Amino acid sequence: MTASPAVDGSIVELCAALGDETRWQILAVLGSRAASASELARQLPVSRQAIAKHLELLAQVGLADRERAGREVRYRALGARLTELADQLETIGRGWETRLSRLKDVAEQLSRE
Amino acid sequence: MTASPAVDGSIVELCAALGDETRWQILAVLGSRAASASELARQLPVSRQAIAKHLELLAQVGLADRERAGREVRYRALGARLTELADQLETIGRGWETRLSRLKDVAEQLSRE
DNA sequence: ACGGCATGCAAGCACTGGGTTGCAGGTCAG
DNA sequence: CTGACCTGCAACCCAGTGCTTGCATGCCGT
Repeated sequence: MTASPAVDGSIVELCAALGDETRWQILAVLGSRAASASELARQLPVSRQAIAKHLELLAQVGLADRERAGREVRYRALGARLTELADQLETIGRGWETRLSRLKDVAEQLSRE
Repeated sequence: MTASPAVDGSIVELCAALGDETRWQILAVLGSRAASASELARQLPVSRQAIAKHLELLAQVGLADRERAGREVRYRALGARLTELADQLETIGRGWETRLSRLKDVAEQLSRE
């Protein structure tokens, strides 16, 4: 059991990484096929360097992984990391709901007596 | 082909909202009990106004809801919105995995023949 | 009515982060 | 070797935003 890290710092970082439009565009591409920074730069409306920074960040938080192929570096989106995050968020969300419903129960009890 | 909303703009906003440490601290409190901005300001190391802005944002993206109680406004964390997001992320994550594994299958097929 | 506490509205400030351009260094094909 | 292409590093710009302080306003209890 997760002791109760409640809000592991990595969740924040991960969410922050996913809180950018451009990065989602990149991930949308990397989700269907691996691609290099230059390759992505051709399809997206931002410079290669900007994309390189995004890829660096995505790799750091585990949403993508790099792989050298000679002179180029290809990236792929990692679904595992995303589903992992999804699990954590769902757990937390359910936690909020149960606690609140419990409060509601208490309120009902009080008003019933 | 974009039939799948894939990346609904709200996902980005939601993730961006969750990409801030302070907002998680706020949500951590609101997940267990409703509280007002002033109340939160006493427990957290930031000013009331800063918290008020965060609450405003959280309410906008649906992660919290406001409720007037006379002179004060109390907020609660909404788990529903979070689990909803979790579902979407999991779906997307699985999508990436299946596509990539399919590519791997193709690669195996090719190398086998 | 009045003092205290809560919210709301600004104005302002410093920092972060997404973006760009420019240049140097590798690597592959001809 | 040479040219074309890709990557990596660095400096820089600029808008967004997280926080603050200050003041005006509004509700509650005594």
